[in-house]
Amino acid sequence: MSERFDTLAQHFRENGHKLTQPRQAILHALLVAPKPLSPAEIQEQGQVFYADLGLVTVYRTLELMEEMGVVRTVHLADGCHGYALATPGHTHHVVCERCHAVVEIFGCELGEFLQSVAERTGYQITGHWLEIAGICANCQQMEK
Amino acid sequence: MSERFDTLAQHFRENGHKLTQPRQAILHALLVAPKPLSPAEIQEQGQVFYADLGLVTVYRTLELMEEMGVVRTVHLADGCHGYALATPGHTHHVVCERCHAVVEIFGCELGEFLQSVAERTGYQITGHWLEIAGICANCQQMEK
DNA sequence: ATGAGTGCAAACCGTTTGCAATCGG
DNA sequence: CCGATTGCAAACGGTTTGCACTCAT
Repeated sequence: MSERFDTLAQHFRENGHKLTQPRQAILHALLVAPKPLSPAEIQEQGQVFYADLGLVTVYRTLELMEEMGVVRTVHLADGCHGYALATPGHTHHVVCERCHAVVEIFGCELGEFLQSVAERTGYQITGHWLEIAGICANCQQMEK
Repeated sequence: MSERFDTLAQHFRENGHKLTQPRQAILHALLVAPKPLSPAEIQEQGQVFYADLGLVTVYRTLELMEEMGVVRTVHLADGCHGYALATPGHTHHVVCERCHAVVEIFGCELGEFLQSVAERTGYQITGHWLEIAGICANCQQMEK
């Protein structure tokens, strides 16, 4: 087993969780994955290591791992649900964590950064998508 | 009706779509919304303008509007489904549009930009979240 | 007049929950 | 041993589809 695996396994034990076969399978699946996986994909891949792995267990384990900071959620292009009128041109959003008020940021200072990303990764960049979380002026007042 | 509304209405007609009462209600709802709305919220708000507005119509109209580029989808913190192992530190992703391969970008050159956003908006910035779409080197080859 | 657009009901699919059986420390 | 963990089946909530009726042009 990889060194990475052992570190993750220890994480479980430190937090007082048992390292069962289903959980090991899920860890393995995520370790060898070249991309973010959906729960269903994790089950599928995980069954290579533990044939009886159930989808429910995948959900519960992911929840656990998220709490422990072992997995991160990656937002994919589909399945996210909020709609706002499009504004001409390229904009970004700042969303208030408290009241969900949204401010649009016009102008995008990311060009240079993206250029360097393209060079570093060999990817041809086709788009990007930034969202900023914060607390709006109003809600900052409230907290006092 | 606002000038903005008329522009949007015209968009419908130009694309050969009828501007029905339900659709008008949906436009109104989005126009007055201070934040991105879920389909259910759009229905709720839209019923202020057209009481019989059905949820199914909201879905179908949103799909239509998305094709026309009239609405943008905003990704909210919940409801997005992909998991990857967490990497220590702050990273961003570049996701390939074709094969969904993911490259992580270490280091984040957004500090300065976020600073200026904070000043411009009065928000206290608590986090941000950037995803970059592109075509990976492999898939660029494939296309030839 | 007539096809685009609508609402309803039902199908669908991913996620969550209740529960009895099982496993790991 | 004993509670944490599991899989199953059923419930659940959001989204999509089939269909007959209605409306905008």
